[in-house]
This record gives sequence, structure tokens and C-alpha cells, in this order.
Amino acid sequence: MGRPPRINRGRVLAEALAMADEDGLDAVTMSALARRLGVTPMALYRHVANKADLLDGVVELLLTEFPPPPAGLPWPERLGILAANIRASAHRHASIFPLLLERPATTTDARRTRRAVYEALGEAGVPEARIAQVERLVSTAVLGFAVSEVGGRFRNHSRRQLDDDFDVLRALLGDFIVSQRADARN
Amino acid sequence: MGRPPRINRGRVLAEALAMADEDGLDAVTMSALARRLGVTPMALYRHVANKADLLDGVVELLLTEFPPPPAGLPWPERLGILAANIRASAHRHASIFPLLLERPATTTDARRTRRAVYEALGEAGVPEARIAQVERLVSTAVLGFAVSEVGGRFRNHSRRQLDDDFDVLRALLGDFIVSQRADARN
DNA sequence: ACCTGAACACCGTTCAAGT
DNA sequence: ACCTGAACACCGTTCAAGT
Repeated sequence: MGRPPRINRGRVLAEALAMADEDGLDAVTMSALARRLGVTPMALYRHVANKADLLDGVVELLLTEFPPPPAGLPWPERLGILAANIRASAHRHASIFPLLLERPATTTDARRTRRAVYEALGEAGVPEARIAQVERLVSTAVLGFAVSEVGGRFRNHSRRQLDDDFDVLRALLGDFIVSQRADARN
Repeated sequence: MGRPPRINRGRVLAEALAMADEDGLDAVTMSALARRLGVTPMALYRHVANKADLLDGVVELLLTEFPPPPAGLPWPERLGILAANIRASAHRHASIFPLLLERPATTTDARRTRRAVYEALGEAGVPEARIAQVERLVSTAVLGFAVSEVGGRFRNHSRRQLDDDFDVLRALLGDFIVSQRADARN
């Protein structure tokens, strides 16, 4: 009965994310993580159900780091900044970020980000009934670019080139959003 | 000296792809693959350098299955069919396809597909100097969508919905390409 | 309640040996 | 040249035991 916990789920997840950032996803083993926390591997199982649950938690933690887009700016700037923040988060967490493509964004933080996009699209004049689809396509394009970048597909391209690609991507998504306005002619 | 090979690299890769398709990426272990080929695990090392090399080969094999876009059609149809073929390939090889985001498309087959896109963009009127970037963005959008789909991010969406999303995606990419024509006004 | 020690089945990979 | 047998360090996970 009652002895002071030496570790907790929060620390376990934070340390796992740090390990992944420093040495890659493969370096995150139960034993290496335990060693880093000064504990035996089996101690982790009181705080995570298994390794899949550990990675779920780490992805969730990553999502809490998406800063909310700054309020009070016009929608194109808000979405542009949000996209840039998401890309920056990909660069900070290159080995974990690709896991975002493997699970629906159902956590509280993921919902908050999506709601921010919904609001921007509403302001842009996209009709209610089309907002969810437009959000999916826009988010998928941004995530797909960011994952390609940190995953290694653009390994042979310069940072300069990729920055420019990303600017063009944001512009094209802006044009797409405008084309989906209720009063768009066609 | 000379004894008849019981397996070869081609069979190893084909069987590994089949295993991944049937039971997922994690089911592709050196021993399970060897068992399937009727050989000991160590025999594989004469045909692949190690497991990473095995997966590289499997991705390469997947790329050979992208059918070349049918010649003789106008560029929008050609690109639309190519995109649909790539998406279909993702569905056939759901566990291997996401690995495409981890490596530059430098194999012969990947180059062939890219060249086909270049030609279509040329026909569309995109100036030489902009073709490579437009191709990167268009391919990234299609890959990002397909990987999200087979990776599980759209797990909560119906096939109907995703088919519709994909149609809208193709249309938006078509509009983007047209907006990049030399004679586009702006 | 929280952590440990011992154990299990499995993983990728090496090396020397067989034909 | 091609495959095998034995071995190694490591992996995730379980169970019973300690405090």
C-alpha cells in the first residue's frame, strides 16, 4: 500500500517523445525508456498498457504542442500561420509526426485545431455543408507535405526549395478555399 | 561451387509484399518470410543485405505496379486516371504504401511515372521552369491523401465520402495546374 | 500502490560449417 | 554458390514476489 510513485504517465510520455526526437523512433524501446527514467522496464506497464498505447500517448502529447492560431487576424493569415506552425512541429518531432497519418484526430487538442480551421473556413465564406470536406482536403495536403519532408521523401531537395514549395502550397490552398465560397461563380 | 538456387531476390521481394498485404507490415519478419519460402532465415541474407534492404526492394517492387497512364488522352484525363491508379495501388498494398513517403522516388519506375506527369504538365501549358515544383506539389497531395486513407487517419469516414473527397482533390489539382499556365492572368 | 527479478517467445544478424 | 545450425544481443510482455 501507498508508496510514492517515482514516475507517472506524463513523464513517461514526455521522455519517450524526447528520445524519439533525439535518436529516432527505433531508439524508443521499453528498456531504453526505462533506463532513462531510472526504473526497470516492467515498471512502465503500470503507466502504459503496452508499447502501442505508449506511442498513442506520445502522438497525443505532440498534438498539445500545436499552438492555437492567433485570433484577430483575417482568415488567410490565420490559416497560413497555423500551417506553418504545424510544419514546424513536424520538424521538431520528425520521427513521431508521421504517426499522425495512422490515426483519426479525435483527441481534445486535435479537435480544437480542427475547430479553428472550421471557423476560418466559415469566415472565408465556405458554406456549412462543405466545411468538413474542405478542412479534410486542406489538412491532408499540409500533413502530406510535412510528413514527406520529415519522412525523407524530399531528402534531395534544399531547404530553400522546400520553403518555396510550402509557400506555393499555402497559396494554392487559399485559392481552393476561395473557390468553395457560396458566391463563387461556377 | 554451383548448386541450383532455391530462391532468388525477386521471389523474396514478391513473397514479402504478399505477406505484408495479407497480414500487415509487422508480420513480415525474416523468419516468417523464410518459412514461407521453405528456407531458413539465414538463407535470405544471400539475397538481401538486411531487413532495411528487403523493405527498400519491396517498395521498389510496388512502384513497378503503377500502370503507366494511358497515352492518347487529353492531359486532365491522363492525370486523373494516373491519380486513381496510384490510389488503387495504395489500397492493394495498404501496409507498404506509406513507406513511399520515406524515400525519394529515384528508381527507374518512379522516374517513368514522374516523367509521365511532366509531359502532361507540359501539355497543360505549365512553363518548363515551373514543372518540377508543380509535379512535387500535385504528387504530394495525391500521396498524402492515399497514405492517410490506408494509414488509418480516415478510419471514421465512409468509402463513399472518401471517393467524393478524392474527386474534389483531383479537380482542385486540375485547377491549380491551369492556374500555373504561362498565359494565366495574374 | 508501485516497483523488481526472473523468465518466455521472438527478433535481426554473425559466423563457421556443410554440400 | 547456396543453404544450414548454432549462437548472440536484444525485443516486448507475463507473472509472482517484495515493500
